[in-house]
Amino acid sequence: MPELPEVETIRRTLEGNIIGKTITKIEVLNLKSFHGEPFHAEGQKVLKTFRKAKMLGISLANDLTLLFHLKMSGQVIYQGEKKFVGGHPTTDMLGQMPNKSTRVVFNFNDGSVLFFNDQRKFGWVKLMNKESLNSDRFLTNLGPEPLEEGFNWQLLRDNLYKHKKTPVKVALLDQTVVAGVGNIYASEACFIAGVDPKRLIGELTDREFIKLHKGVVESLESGIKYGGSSKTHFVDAEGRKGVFLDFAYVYGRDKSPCKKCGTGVIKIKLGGRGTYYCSSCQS
DNA sequence: TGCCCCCTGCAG
DNA sequence: CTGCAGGGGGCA
Repeated sequence: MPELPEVETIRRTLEGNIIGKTITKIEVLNLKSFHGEPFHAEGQKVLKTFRKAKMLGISLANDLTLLFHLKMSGQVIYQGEKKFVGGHPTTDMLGQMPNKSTRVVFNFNDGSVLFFNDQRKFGWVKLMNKESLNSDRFLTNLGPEPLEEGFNWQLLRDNLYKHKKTPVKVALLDQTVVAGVGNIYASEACFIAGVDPKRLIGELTDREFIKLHKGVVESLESGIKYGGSSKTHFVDAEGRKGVFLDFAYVYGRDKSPCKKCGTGVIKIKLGGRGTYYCSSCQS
């Protein structure tokens, strides 16, 4: 489900709710959803939260980190004890928790609870120490954070060049090229750049890489601004849906008119994934 | 680089 | 019923 903007939205709505609280008990409802020994995190205070690519991290006082990857259908939902009395938005919108999709439950010392839900069971929570954070191959090979200093068009171009014969939209999904871009924002970035998603990296000009860089940054920033994309599962840590898809140029808009020129948006398959674009605005 | 796979559920 | 879904690992 979540790409960079969705995970960042979760992080922002979660942090203030759990910082300084102590994890009293972790209940693992689905074994494959939690890697590590829960008791190493129990009794530990939450120091901070962070996001890396599409992952959410919760740093604990004993130097361990709870690292979440939500994959396609993961949710991280906080339910505060006080708000629960008299109706909590989470409960109102999502029904009683835990539910059928709840895989891990984190209980805090003040009676509040954090649920890790994941319908498809692709996601995971890993209890990592410093060493494992610095040796995990996926983590150490991630590309640059697109919303941080240092991400410029030349870097994007140079990283994309390892996929010269790959369609640009497919190449953008490689997390070692740029971290955090997923299927929704890859289509959006190509639209903003005016580049046909089928174009091969090797044929793009510098002028197009400049526009592509702009597309990546703008689409992700817009995603955060609108609280993420709630096509099916996504909600923030307090149970609210995001409205980015109402503002998306092409994703999910096949057969609807292009917001810029009115031409019908087209849906094709690239690298096995649904891909949306405007054949008039993108070439 | 291009499948197939990990799962569950929903739309067509 | 088949196909499809915000991801990514493993295999040739």
